[in-house]
Amino acid sequence: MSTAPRPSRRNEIRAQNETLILQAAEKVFAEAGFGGATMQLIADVAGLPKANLHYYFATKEDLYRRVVQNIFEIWLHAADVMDDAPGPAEGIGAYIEAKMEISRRHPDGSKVWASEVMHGAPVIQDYLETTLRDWTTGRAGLIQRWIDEGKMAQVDPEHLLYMLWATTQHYADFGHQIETLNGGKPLTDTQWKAAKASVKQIILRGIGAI
Amino acid sequence: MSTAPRPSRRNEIRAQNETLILQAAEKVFAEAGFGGATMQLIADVAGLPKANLHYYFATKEDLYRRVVQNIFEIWLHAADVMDDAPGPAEGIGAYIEAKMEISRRHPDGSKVWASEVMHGAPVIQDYLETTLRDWTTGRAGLIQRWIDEGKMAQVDPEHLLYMLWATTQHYADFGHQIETLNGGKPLTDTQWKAAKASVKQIILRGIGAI
DNA sequence: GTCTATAGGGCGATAGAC
DNA sequence: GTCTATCGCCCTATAGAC
Repeated sequence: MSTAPRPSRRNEIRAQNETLILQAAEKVFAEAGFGGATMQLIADVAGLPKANLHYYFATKEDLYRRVVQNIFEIWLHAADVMDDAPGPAEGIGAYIEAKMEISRRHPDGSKVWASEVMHGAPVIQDYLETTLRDWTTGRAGLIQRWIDEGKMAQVDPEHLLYMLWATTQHYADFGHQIETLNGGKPLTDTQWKAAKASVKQIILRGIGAI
Repeated sequence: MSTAPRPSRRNEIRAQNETLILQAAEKVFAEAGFGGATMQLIADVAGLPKANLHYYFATKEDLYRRVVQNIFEIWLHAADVMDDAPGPAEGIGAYIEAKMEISRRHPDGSKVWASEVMHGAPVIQDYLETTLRDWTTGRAGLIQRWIDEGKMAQVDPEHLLYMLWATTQHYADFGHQIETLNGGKPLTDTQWKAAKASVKQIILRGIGAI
């Protein structure tokens, strides 16, 4: 019986520290951008010595890539609610609801993604060309079927998707601006409810789904 | 008669070089973010020695602030078209048209603004609290009057403004993503026309203005 | 697996000749 | 007003003791 950690224990430590570092990194990358973020600050937020970060993630870019992938995965699965819906009112309504909730719960991830795309997607370009393109084609097809079935007005499915992304992510990416215009205070539960209702009302009405 | 430049000539040189530097800076800040941008790269893009930048703009932050102010001014004036309109169909339609055109013509400025706000507006917070807040209150009031006059559906004016900003600026800030989904090619004239039409159709219908 | 110390490189900013 | 050379700082990344 060795006193050294068995592999499973070692893996637990690794998983725990990785999660801790990833959470700190998401926050720091969101607040300072890739170039403005420093490994020292991420280490401080995570409560670890800087050298430990390089033990778990070889380079700053590796760490950054993992943060970007995380939010991407979350968004991809948010669209599952559309697939089983009987029509656009339920499907797109639920998708808006899900995306708004993610903007509320993961604003930092959304900001890191926005920053990455704005700078030309130097790190996740391959995801845009494969996973995101397939995802978009599939969901545009679903919307087109709803149009063909007369369940909503004739709109361009891709531009509708852009509008859904833009409007929902705005509450995360421009959350600071919204907070400032709200008297410097974050939106309350009631205000978030009103925001979701406004977005759903205008878009669902705009596409003739209600 | 001195051979040295007279004050007016000197001012011309200053104005020319400032414009040259500001254009280069907008491009570099948009592509790399504030932290990722370097004075050396901005100088290279402008075709000037790095030291000259510091002659015209004392610090990197001074230069950055001017770039952010530029796009802000452009956006503020884009809303003039709303004020003289007889109703929401014309007013908000024209505002969407103007904002979409700015996204097309000044995508870099839009990205720099987005980045600044995402990082908590460290440099232009005072503008958000004064100029933007007043602007927003005024336009929300105009929209509320249209609602009271029965010219459009009852929607929350502020959330409508957020949707207008989000949707139009998305075509600049996420232009790279849109281009990738468009087969790696920028939107053509025809595609931009379709984008504008889609946005106007869904929003104007969504607020009951058409 | 953890941490201190430091190497090595690039940055913003400036001095000073022209 | 322009430009070269350089200073001083802070960054990422790593070596090596524990």
